[in-house]
Amino acid sequence: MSRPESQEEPPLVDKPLNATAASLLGFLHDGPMAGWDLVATARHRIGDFWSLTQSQVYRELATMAAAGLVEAGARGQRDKQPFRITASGRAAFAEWINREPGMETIRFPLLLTIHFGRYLAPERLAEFVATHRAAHAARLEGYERELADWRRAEPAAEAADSYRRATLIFGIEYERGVLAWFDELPTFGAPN
Amino acid sequence: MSRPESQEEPPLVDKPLNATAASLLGFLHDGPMAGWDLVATARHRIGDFWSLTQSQVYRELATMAAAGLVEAGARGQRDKQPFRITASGRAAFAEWINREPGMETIRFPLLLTIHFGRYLAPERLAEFVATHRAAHAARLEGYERELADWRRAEPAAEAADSYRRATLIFGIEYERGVLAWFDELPTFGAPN
DNA sequence: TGGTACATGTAACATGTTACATGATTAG
DNA sequence: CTAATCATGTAACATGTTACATGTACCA
Repeated sequence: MSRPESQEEPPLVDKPLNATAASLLGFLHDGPMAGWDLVATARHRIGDFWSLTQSQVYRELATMAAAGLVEAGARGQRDKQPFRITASGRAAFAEWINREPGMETIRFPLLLTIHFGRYLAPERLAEFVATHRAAHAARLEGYERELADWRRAEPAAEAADSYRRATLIFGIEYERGVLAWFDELPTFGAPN
Repeated sequence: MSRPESQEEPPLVDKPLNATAASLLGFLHDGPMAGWDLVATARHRIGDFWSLTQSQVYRELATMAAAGLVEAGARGQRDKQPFRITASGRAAFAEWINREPGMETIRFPLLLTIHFGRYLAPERLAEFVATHRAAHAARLEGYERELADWRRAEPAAEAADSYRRATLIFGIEYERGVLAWFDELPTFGAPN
């Protein structure tokens, strides 16, 4: 039984977008942008629940340009190179956003430290916990301020962009949950 | 104090452990275990806030064995190969757990989908939201049942292992926060 | 005797991180 | 003029994912 041998390279089979690339395409719906600006935009708009690095952005842009999902425009000031989304870029994005999103992944080093807390001096653990609690309290404050500012500055826009608002409120509820947890924590290593 | 056995590899520049490797060492404090069992243990004990794959575990074990942090024992049933933590493994673990843990990273695909929700049919988005809400409700239930079971079965152990309990309660508070958020979500795409 | 769970491992690739190299432009 | 910031990009490596290949033991 001979199997037909395909000696041809699979020619850039349109394998599904990853979420990072898809997000860049999402931002490019609003008009051409350069890598630098995409980094800033992404950090600001989705950075709280989808981290990315500058390096990744340039890599994804290069890959997407090779796949024809974006097109580079003429370089401008400071060699800035704008990318424009193409028709097939829009199609790929549409395909991506229609797919069921996967479950979130959380990687929480402090919880590992606590899990193995019996191997750590209680005071040191308490120190870590205090630092992290403060960081989370600060984040919550930041989110709440953002929401308040938004309401004050653009009472119309707030109702309008319910999508963005929803992600901000996620941040708020998340941080509240985390703080509730901090406040329930026992004093580790203490007799009880 | 006796020094560890002489024939050690010249240490491949002890660069700090990653959290996954450190966790494996953490589990090995309780006695030798094989890769298979480490996967199961890790999934069960830290899997909710620190994901890892079977493949990674074998890779980390091989790396750590080469670095002298663990030692393979004789193969047993079904070729099972137990690993034992060495003195320098304990030292590396101790060094790791004394380092300030980094902030958590969250990658939440559903939030991306919502952020770009204006490019998606409202019914489809509603579908995604409903699916995810159900998954989170189920998780919360699971955690709460776990806590209850634990209390019922081992009322002493529950107070004793405050470390493990703390991570379970994190899961509960997290899921409560997420559910609170789901319940605040507007109906996207609806006139308001 | 065959299917299933156990157990180890590799290959290939995708994604993420850190560090650096290079140049353009602006501000003081 | 000089430092800071803007902007692009690469190199090297670390980590994470998926798929597969191999073999062992149990149990129906």
